[in-house]
Amino acid sequence: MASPIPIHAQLSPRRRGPASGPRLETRFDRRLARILVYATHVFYDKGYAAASMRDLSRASGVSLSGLYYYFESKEELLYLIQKHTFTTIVDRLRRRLEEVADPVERIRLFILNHLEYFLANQKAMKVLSHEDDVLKNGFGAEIAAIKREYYQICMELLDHYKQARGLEFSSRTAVLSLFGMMNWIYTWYNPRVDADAVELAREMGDIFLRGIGAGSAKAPQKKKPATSN
Amino acid sequence: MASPIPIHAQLSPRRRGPASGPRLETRFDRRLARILVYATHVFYDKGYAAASMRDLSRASGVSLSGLYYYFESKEELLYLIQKHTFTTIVDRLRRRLEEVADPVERIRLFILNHLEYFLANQKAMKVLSHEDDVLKNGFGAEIAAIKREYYQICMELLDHYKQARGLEFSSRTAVLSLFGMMNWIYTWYNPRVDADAVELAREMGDIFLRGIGAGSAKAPQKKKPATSN
DNA sequence: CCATTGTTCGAACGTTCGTTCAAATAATAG
DNA sequence: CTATTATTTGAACGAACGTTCGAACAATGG
Repeated sequence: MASPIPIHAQLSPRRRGPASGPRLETRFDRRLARILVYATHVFYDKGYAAASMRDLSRASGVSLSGLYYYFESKEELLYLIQKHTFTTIVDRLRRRLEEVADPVERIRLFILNHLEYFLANQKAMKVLSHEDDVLKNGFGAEIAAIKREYYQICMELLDHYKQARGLEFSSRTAVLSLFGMMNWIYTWYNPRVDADAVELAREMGDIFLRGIGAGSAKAPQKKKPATSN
Repeated sequence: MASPIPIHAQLSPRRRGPASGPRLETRFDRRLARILVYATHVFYDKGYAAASMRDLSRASGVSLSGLYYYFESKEELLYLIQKHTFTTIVDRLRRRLEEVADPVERIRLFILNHLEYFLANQKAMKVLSHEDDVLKNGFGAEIAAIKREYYQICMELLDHYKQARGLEFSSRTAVLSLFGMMNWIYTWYNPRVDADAVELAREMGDIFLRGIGAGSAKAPQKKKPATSN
């Protein structure tokens, strides 16, 4: 229980991760990935804290001690899930944003990308959203950094939009409201009742873009001269 | 019909709750209420599953076994917190809604009531929002019923507004988006940085009402329509 | 004073937790 | 084949968990 925080060094028998090796994806990696899928299901169902390694052992068919051949602790397990999920969604977003220039369309793309991935990987996204601040120290810092990056992208999209339209509103409240709308989905979404990602992205995009689209509200309120944010 | 749901009968030494008695608020009730406050803090910090009765014992200064004089299980503890929090917010809302008739103002009042209570009781509201589906059977059913009631009120407010303005949009998506905006707050709100409840309610009210205010957005938009304001 | 009732507590119960480890098995190379 | 490495496991560890229980303490009324 006392490590100098190299995350997961070569403490395990042999090479870990897709480093230098004969194959790009080793048997080890494939097996680990499979376990991570089961772990995602278990954490989704019971929550990280209430889920036990024995639950995962039962679900995955791997013996309790056998699991520890693939990772060093339950906490690293959560970290691996969150890291993979979050980096995937950010990478996808970056790639798709390269092909769109219009500020409005870029925001709509952000929403669409988020919801598409959210609904296609609902369990992983709940584990990411719900177990937000359970990781500590190194693990927690790394996930927090990705989160900040993702938030920053959205903030920039919004600021460009504001600038292009000469609007004034609190970007922080707007961005966080948007995240709230989108991330809350895991508490209510039912594929039998609710629309798919494209339709949902359109609806939420409408609400959000229209919501921030015009000037300040009808009633005379505080005057905010120039400084935004 | 499952069970008559007596929740917690008179299994405890003597009378429980503010039933018939010499005083309206017994010493027992006051002491229990104090423990519930500590429990709220503990659940807020560590999450329900990860928080232990020993944590609560330490925080409250009551011995581990002494706690069980006031409730029968950890689960009932969470139930008591959630029940009190939820019924209070609904009761307050009902009372305030009686004094407002205008459909728009009623929606704004709903948002304000929610945010005021949310920020004034942030820890309890996180425990309510975050530990959403951990209560089982009788306890879970009772909280779920209040939740449905609260949701229903919001839905009716929105439907009246739709009818009054002749609008068309998915009430379900709209209501759940609004809840998402509001409930997500517990993940980011910082009283040193963010505005107070009144201001926040105005901002979110603007986004939401404007967002649903115009006609349905079926037409693909390239340019912003020339609506003034 | 005693008797009664309401309240608190230390100590322990049985269970489950995350994790370890030496030994056993499967796969691979020489 | 044998030797080496990669993978899997049963059994067990100490710690922590929620909960129980009988004794002790405090308050009150006779």
